[in-house]
Amino acid sequence: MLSGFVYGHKLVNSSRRQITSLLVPGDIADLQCLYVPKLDHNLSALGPAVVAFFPHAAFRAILDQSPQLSQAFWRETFVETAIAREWIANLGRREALARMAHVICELAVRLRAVDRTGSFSLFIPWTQMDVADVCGISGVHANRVVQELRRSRVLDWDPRQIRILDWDALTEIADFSDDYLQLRIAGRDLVASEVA
Amino acid sequence: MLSGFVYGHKLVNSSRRQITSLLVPGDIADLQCLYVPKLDHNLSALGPAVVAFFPHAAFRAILDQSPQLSQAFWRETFVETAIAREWIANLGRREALARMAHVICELAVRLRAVDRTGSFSLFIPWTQMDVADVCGISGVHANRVVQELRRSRVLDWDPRQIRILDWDALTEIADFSDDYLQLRIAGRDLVASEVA
DNA sequence: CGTCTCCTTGAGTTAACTCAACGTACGTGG
DNA sequence: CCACGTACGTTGAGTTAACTCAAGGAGACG
Repeated sequence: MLSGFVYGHKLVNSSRRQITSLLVPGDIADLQCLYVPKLDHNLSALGPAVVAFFPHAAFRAILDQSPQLSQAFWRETFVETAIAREWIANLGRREALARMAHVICELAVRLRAVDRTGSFSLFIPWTQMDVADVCGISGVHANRVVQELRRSRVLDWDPRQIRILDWDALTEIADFSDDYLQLRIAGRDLVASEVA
Repeated sequence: MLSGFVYGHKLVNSSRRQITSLLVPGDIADLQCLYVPKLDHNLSALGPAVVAFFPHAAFRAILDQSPQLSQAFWRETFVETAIAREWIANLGRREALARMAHVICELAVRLRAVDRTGSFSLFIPWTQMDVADVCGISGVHANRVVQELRRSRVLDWDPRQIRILDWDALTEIADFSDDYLQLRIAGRDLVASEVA
């Protein structure tokens, strides 16, 4: 992923959509297709996105010859799994408001880790229906939750731009901790300076 | 994992538990700890379990020298992630009855793939509270769902033993397909014969 | 015999859902 | 330029799935 946003999703009962992952610039989409034959989810872009493709054969050849590279990509898979686990906890044990707040927190931190801007604004070309399918709630309810977040002055939510007004309150609502994102590498902390 | 059951779980709001993964014999627990410093979830056993431990240094050395082995274990991680994705869809877009049925289906298929017995009985030393924390529902509601499954003659659920009486009905309720488990390797189908 | 854990049941409450309608912005073709 | 369709956001009203609280029953065990 070079720019833009991609999401993974599944259809349940051949009608209800659940978004299972969000990819931000810097992420690697669908590594598993190198070694696992069957696709188990669909990938789509949220608005315009720039994506680089790698030929599988060449990629496999490189990985076979470099344990270091394999390890690096394997690590990428571990982070993906850790995020999935957090989403499971999010969907299973938080109510809608906390759930949505948690998604925003995660995206903010992941984007800050890439941008290094320290900004509290997110430009994501998603609709409230997309957000609903991330959070496992209905579109109507997603709208009400967005309004609740606006009303409590935690954030602004113009159609496509989210401006976080009160990071502490947001993480409080979301019960958010960025531990699972594994952003601290080799003793250095990739995000603390921006978040602080 | 040699025998028994282990589950991964997270605490949300430092009180509510969500189980994020179930490990059956043959699975490999916590591969990520080889390369990722921070633990993001807890592992506990459901009743007695026999687990083999590997020294990290030796393991890493082996993986560095064998791309084939690395690949095999990496593949294990992919399956783990695919299962996590399915759980996300399960928690986000199915109601409690379907959710629990889906968990049963998954466990049945995974255990059949290991046992090769083709049996429709599962002996799992979990309480209804554990099941509730897998499904993201309350203990009381889990009990009512279990009773509903019993009443509709889809399965028997003695405290620790589940006997599936009507596999087709169960998969129908659960909207279950085993595709995501990636059990078909190199053209051979590991489970179809048992399921059929 | 008491205690503990687990299962079960009832009653009242709440979060989230569905259905339906309406406003607004945007693009497109007449 | 205007009429129209479409996609998205918003709101209200009624419904339902799931929750919490509370209590009681069954079995295991020291």
